[in-house]
Amino acid sequence: MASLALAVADQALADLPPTHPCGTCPVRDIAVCGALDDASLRCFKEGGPTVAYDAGETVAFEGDAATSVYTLTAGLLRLSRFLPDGRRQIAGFLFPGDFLGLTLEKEHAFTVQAVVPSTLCRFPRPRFDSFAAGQPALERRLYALAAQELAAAREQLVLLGRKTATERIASFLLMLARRGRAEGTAADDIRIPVSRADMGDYLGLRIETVSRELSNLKAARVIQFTGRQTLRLCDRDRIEQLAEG
Amino acid sequence: MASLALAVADQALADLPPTHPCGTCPVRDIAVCGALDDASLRCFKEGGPTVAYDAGETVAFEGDAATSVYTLTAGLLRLSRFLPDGRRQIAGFLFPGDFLGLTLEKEHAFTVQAVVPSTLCRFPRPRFDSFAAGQPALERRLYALAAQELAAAREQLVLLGRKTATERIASFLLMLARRGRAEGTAADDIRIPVSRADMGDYLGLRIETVSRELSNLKAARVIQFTGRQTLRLCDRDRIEQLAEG
DNA sequence: GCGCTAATTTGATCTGGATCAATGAAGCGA
DNA sequence: TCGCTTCATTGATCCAGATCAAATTAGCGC
Repeated sequence: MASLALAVADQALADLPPTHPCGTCPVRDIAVCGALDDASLRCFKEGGPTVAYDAGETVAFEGDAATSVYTLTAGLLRLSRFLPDGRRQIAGFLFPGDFLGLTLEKEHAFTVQAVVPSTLCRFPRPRFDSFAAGQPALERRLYALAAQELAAAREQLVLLGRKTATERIASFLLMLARRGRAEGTAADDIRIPVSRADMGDYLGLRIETVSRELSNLKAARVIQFTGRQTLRLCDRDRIEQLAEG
Repeated sequence: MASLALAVADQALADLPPTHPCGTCPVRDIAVCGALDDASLRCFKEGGPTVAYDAGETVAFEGDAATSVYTLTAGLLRLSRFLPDGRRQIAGFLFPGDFLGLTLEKEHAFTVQAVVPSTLCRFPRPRFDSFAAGQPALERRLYALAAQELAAAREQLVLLGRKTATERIASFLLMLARRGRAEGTAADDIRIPVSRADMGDYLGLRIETVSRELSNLKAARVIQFTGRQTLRLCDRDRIEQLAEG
């Protein structure tokens, strides 16, 4: 399906006049917009401005009215929830091409923040909804995305509910490896795009535990650091074994 | 939105001939099928048999080909994942009216089992998909369901990743109270429809911890048991406070 | 390169919930 | 009604991961 969408999108991209706002969009082929043909896209995009956030800035607070939806065109976002005493759980990360707004609720259920400098393509929600209502392909794509996110969230439930610290770290590294591979990085070279604190709050662990577990994997020669945020999986089999207990 | 759907469905229900297989469906108004009018529904339902499972029986195993989708018409299902050493995480429960098959993947990601005797309305997936492709209202409903399930799963991520045992139990009781209220039970009377073991595997706790926490709440006069599976919330404010830390 | 600040790692200790082990209470078929 | 089995509760102990407390190491502006 991905390759089909890609082919269609490439075609559309080629047809766009250079002044079309989506003509140079880096995620044109993988975002929801990929479901639209040239003419529809032009109509869709009209009036949808691009917005930018620095690392750490907040795109939306939990409880804010969800007046817009977005496609992330560059950078990295995190969805987090804070408990009254400061505990934080990160429910997920959004990568370029991901869609922000897979909900029908009126308010944001999570705080959305930029992990690194990020740019988003914004659409006012009412406009988006009425436009989508006339575009079955877009609606289907939204459903597909929601189903995919649901599957990912349920995987994470297993991790948070039943896996040990070692298993969580191993699972996370494999997830990154999978994502990296999809983007064409060398198979076992991984970039951890977030801080240890974010990693901990995503995996339900404290920062010290994350650090210790990574050190353990290094000592066991299962991974090898090539930088603070980059590492190599030396023993893929072992990691896969560790991830499932 | 719910009340609108209800009104539409009631109308459709009244119009159905008594022999229509959906004419007496107890969840006609709340299930995905509610998105369809009488004629579409007749076409949709044709050939979709009803299947029944006893308590404990498995509807589908993790890894099985997902050849059908279902609407749960009566009973209660659980979605669970098993780790190699027997640890289990329950990712969610399905109540009557819920849809089983919110995924585009070829295989079931979770094992689906009946918690109590249950009946489901089955549709072969290829047939369902091609039918849905011509029914925008149905597709929209599927998206709405997926978005709703996604929100619920993310709430559960917060619970599993960052809440204490007490907070998990309190949150769970409130969830049941909310569901009960939606179904018209007295506001603070709750029925826990699952065993302590299921409760534990849903909340990421051991069965002993579940039992102890319930005993603590009872000792603190926050809840009051009216049966092994039924209880009353004596102090709603306190419980809400406990649920969030 | 220097000095500052923030991020990470490592060490020591503590504790919430797991585990191990009975005991008590329901349901249920004969 | 009696066993028998399953489920739930309660008690004693243990341990994985949290917490508290320094060291190290990176960045980064000047």
